[in-house]
Amino acid sequence: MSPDPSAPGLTNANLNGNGDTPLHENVYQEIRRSLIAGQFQPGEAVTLRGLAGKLGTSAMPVREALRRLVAERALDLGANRTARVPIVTSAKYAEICEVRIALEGLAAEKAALLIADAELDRIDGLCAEVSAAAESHDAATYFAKNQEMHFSVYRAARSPLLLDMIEGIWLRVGPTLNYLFNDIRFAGRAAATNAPIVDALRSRQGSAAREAITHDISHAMVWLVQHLPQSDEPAGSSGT
Amino acid sequence: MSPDPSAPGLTNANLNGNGDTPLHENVYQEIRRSLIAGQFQPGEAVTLRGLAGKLGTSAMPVREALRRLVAERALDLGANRTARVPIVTSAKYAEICEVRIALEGLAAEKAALLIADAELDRIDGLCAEVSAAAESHDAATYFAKNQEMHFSVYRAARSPLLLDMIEGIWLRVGPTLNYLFNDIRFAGRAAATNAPIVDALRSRQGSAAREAITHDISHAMVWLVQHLPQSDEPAGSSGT
DNA sequence: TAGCCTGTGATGTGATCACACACCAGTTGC
DNA sequence: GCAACTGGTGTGTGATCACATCACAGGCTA
Repeated sequence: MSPDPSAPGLTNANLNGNGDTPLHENVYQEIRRSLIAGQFQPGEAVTLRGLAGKLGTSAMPVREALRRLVAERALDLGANRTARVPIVTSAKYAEICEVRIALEGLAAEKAALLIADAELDRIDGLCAEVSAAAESHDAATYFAKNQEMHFSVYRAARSPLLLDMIEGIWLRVGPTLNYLFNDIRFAGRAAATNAPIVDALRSRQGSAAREAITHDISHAMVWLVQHLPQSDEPAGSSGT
Repeated sequence: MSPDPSAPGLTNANLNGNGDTPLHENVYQEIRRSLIAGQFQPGEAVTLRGLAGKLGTSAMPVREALRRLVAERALDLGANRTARVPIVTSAKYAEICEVRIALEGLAAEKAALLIADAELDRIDGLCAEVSAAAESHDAATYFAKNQEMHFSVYRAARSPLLLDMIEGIWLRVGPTLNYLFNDIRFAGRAAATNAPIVDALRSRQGSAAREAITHDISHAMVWLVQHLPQSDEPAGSSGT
């Protein structure tokens, strides 16, 4: 059932004891990484002492990391104040896509006017990697490279605030989407929508870039909402 | 120098000991309220033990509240990891307004299609209160009522995510703007841009509502950027 | 056998303590 | 007189403990 048993799963191995960065910062990064990597099941409870035990720290750094993740809506706070991995329903994802189109469309439009040729070349290379991963049905690489490609575009918009907000959105949907990609058969046909984005950027047409991003998001959405739950009850309610 | 000495200033009076809500939640709300009310000077350091002393609690709930506020970017984390009230420069505010136009424009457009008559009437009343506050140069009331009016519109968009993100943006600029309003002479001529918003909503024209919001934000911006600092050095660098 | 009741474990919460580091002023040395 | 050192103070950080609450299992009683 675990999506990818070979993935490194939340141990203190990644908590390199750099003396300069606080422990709770490393704990935060580690949980966030595991979250995006889809190593938590949506709806799963994330407990203080449970994580502290796995990470080999006391509860204190975990408390601060969880508080931060809850504030960023990367985790939900249940009724009994236990943090849970949020369940993104199809309705919520449609709502998210509306906001994504507004923010990422703006970023793409700005990027088209500000992007440098070196950045365009790098994005071209990433597009090729995304396509290759899709061909070979490598879900993890596809997800990672597709994200990297998109954020290379958004970084070119030269707006830290905008980038920050887009990251916040991706962090919310990341756990569910990546878990989904690891769980179901990967279709691997979504890479075709990336080419128009690069074309629009290269020709410095802002409105075309916005439309290409809009189409990319919408196209992925209609496929994804079919595989997302309709209600936010924890999965597996039918059995056991 | 303090913007409004008569305002209630961060004591444990507002920390009502409701047994059901955790203390750190009340602490968070109290700090956030003080922040939006402009009771902290932009650039001011916000220390753990300092707040704990004022609030009459231990450092622990304050730690969690500050961590949450930092995660929401309502506070900045300095180099020595001391939380500071962020300084919104004119450049940053222009960047923020771009995002605000994208998000609040979308919200207004959705609201125009979904808003109920009762909500429109309520917004009409709030508009009148905003105008009255502007006439009487009551900066605090103007700020509060104007915010309430805008969020009544955004709530009508029926999108919790969108509302959440807009709140996040207002929380970032709130401290600086409200402090500014308390500090400088209040112009009181910004209320005229509210009427077109209501007109567009009442006639259910989404694109007109978006344009009205865009104009409202842009109009306020050109006036505000003149009074915002250009660099993010702490104020008072000229003398004592 | 059904219903209640209690014990137990796990959970979040808050306080307190010890520690390392940064900053600042006062002092001492040149 | 000026610079470097040195002490104290304040800062965030992390661990540990005590406590209230909740869920659930197990047994007891009617």
